[in-house]
Amino acid sequence: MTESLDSTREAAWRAYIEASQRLYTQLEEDLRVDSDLSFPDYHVLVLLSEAPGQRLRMGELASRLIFSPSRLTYQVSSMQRRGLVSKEPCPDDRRGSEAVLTAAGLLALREAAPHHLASVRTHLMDDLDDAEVACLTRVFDRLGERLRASRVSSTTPASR
Amino acid sequence: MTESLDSTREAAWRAYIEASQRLYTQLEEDLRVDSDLSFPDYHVLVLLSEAPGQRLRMGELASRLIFSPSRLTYQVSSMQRRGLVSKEPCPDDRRGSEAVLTAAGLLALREAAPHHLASVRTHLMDDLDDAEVACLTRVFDRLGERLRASRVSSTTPASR
DNA sequence: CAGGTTTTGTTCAAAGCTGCACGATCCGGC
DNA sequence: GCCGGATCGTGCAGCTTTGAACAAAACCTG
Repeated sequence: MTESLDSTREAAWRAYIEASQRLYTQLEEDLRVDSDLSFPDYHVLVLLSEAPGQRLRMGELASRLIFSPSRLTYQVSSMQRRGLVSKEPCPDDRRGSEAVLTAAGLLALREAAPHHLASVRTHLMDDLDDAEVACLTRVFDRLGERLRASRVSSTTPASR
Repeated sequence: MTESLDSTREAAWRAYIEASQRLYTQLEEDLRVDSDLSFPDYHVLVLLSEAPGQRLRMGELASRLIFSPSRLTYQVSSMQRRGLVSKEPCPDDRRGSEAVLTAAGLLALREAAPHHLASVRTHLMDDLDDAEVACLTRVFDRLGERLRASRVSSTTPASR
């Protein structure tokens, strides 16, 4: 039976899936310990802080976060309750609304970022040499690009 | 401000976090489409199928899955309802119980595995050359090992 | 510009998950 | 043996996530 995946690739797959799970868990725990933010919270803050006007349309934000629309609605309302973001109607499309970073949100991000980045360094990056970093970048850039493309084309029934 | 993470490492981190998120989403969707199993379901089946007697103590299973105890309880009951596993009291420790793979569970795994592995291949592995596979294995093996160690030592207050 | 179609975001119910408190058992010293 | 503390798994309340259904606005086409 062609069960795919030769043994070296299977080993790679297993190592990857376990370690990435653990890494995610660890980073989220670190984040929560020293910032009262969840990983999604943090990610939203980063994206908004980098956006022009520190605001993004819900849809745009959702697709960058890889969140379902309903999940984003929930996420943003939750952050809104805590004062990290606010929501404003979109001027040029009355259906839409945009999430806007508040001063408190920016502050929370500024406080959290150093700890979070340190956490990424100590758990992951410090242990990698430059060649490994380059390899990861190459591999995951390609992967991301490919997955982004395949999802779009499956949503858009233009291909058939 | 020493915000850690030089720019090449930051790029690596961003590529990694986005692509791994997308990959996970895609694999889970594929799995659900052609097997009616979630990723956790599948993982449980794999671990049980490889265990001696196709059974594992709840705690052992939880730690391999990186699940909280209560999550595992929930997960296993759900799979039990669907007939994929059963639960038996542990012979030599009356507190414990073990999850046991059922015939239906094994069958479900046998049916799902080829599709899932194909999915892993097409989305990830087929695009990697041998050097990249070797690099991933090395990196994530080390990472997993390190994280496994750090979690144990933080649980065990022996270090201080 | 009327009609149908698409896009945008929300809502709701059901399922999943977390953290904590708990009952049961086991283990170590006395 | 017996008490105190550790370990094992479950139960529960509350939060998060999903998927489908939906209302509102925009778009498109004749």
